Amino acid sequence: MSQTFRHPDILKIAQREGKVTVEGLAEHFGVTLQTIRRDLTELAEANKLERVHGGAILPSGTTNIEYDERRNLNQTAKLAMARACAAQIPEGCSVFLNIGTSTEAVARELLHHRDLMVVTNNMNIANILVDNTDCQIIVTGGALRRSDGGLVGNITIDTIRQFKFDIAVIGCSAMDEDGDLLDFDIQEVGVSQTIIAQSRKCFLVADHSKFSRTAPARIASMRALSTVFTDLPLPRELAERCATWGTQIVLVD
Amino acid sequence: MSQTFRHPDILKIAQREGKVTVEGLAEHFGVTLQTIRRDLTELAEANKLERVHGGAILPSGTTNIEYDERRNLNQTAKLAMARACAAQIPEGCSVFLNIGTSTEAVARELLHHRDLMVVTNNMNIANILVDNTDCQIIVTGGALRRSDGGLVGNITIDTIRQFKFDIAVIGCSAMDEDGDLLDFDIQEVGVSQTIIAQSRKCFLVADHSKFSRTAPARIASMRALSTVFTDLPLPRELAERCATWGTQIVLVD
DNA sequence: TCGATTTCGAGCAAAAGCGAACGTAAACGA
DNA sequence: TCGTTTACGTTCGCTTTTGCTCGAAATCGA
Repeated sequence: MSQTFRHPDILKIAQREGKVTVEGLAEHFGVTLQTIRRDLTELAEANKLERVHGGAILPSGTTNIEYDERRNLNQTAKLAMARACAAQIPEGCSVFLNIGTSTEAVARELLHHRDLMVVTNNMNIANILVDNTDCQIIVTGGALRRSDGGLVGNITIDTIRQFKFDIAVIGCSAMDEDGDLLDFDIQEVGVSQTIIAQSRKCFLVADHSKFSRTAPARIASMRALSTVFTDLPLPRELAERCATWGTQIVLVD
Repeated sequence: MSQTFRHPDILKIAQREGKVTVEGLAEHFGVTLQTIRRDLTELAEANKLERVHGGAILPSGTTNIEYDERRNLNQTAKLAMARACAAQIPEGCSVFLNIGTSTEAVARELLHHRDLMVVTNNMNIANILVDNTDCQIIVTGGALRRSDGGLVGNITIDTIRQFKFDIAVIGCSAMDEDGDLLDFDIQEVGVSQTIIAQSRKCFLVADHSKFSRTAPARIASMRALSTVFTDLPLPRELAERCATWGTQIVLVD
């Protein structure tokens, strides 16, 4: 990783002006456009700047691109799963909605439910359900994770322990053939486990892409779930296990 | 996904004005109408704006009219007070920011502070400071109040008790002549008291309109404050008391 | 309701900007 | 001293952006 003496200067100018142009910087430093382009490419790779045609701007921050993409992934399936899941959430009950794009889709489908008490550790969900005035929203505390608006950490777990939910809606990063729910993020696992422990029923919303993926941390067995909402049939072995455990599978589309 | 210099600027203008016109932007940037149309289309596709004939507006929904009005009230004074307050918050410290439009203004002035740890019970502040990637954000739990994005209740207080802040920034509904801080909302009073108890220094941000108003619930004496940021001199008697207590008054504008 | 006017979006060509490949020169280390 | 590394400049296709034109759609006024 090369560090030229220009990089700090470029960042300083960007902070002051809000943006920098390739041409302007080339003149300022007395080098060619190509050299500046190389600088900007490196700074963009280090997430210090965001590259645009003709120059660069400060990182937008406002939204996380990766997360936005994830939200748009497989959108129709997510919508259908969310609708099916929301249909099984009766009005007037207490619900926990966990971090994740699938659970956010469920939140959108709950916009017209009445008399809910929704607890969530997901800032996006709180923002979505603000529009449903017939629903009490409780936000768990925690450290805000910029990548997805999630609240995580001990504070989160402590808050969740103070409740008992009728229904919890969770997502996961992957499901393995033994029927274990897996996640990429250790921090999130602790939260998910606490959620399951504090709920009478637990719904999993996860599309088929989770079947063929794996992740390092184990949340729980699917035995702990009441219902799984998904968009393609589970692998046969897994489906049989779920049948034994009494875990219902709801297939949409 | 394409990006241009104009996108962040357009969003900023839209946030300030509430709307943008194709023609106005074309003139502002010195490009043709078609180019602006393309920009607006892209921003609308990314859900940053909502397209209308002749221009674009902010995405509908989440706005609370009454609260928006309150936010716009006495805007210049708020900005100046916020700037003065932020100037007294050193980088690298831990700060609590309470509910209120004035504290939100302070949050906006903290967007370029580095290495802060910000704890807040105000969803709006969390949303604002997401853009400062050099700042850890911790959200207290609590029941979400739709009117102002505040988190209140026992959960909030319990979370706050787990911290000790270098600086707390609070607002209030009124200040009476005896030097007491008052609030309309009983729930919020408990939170404010806890905040004061858990902080080494406490800053109050309150414009002159609070002098001539009254409210039913007592938060604390101004003796508990380190500094008051305001826009007009305090009534003489109150100023004298503050001098005795060692409560500094910072007058802006 | 029906035209007149404005605004919109698609298609196309010109211009601006881009990255890759290659060459040169200075700095560096043994 | 020589080979290696690193930074920078130059050239050249390729991509993206932009402005223009034109028919369609939306809005406005009567």
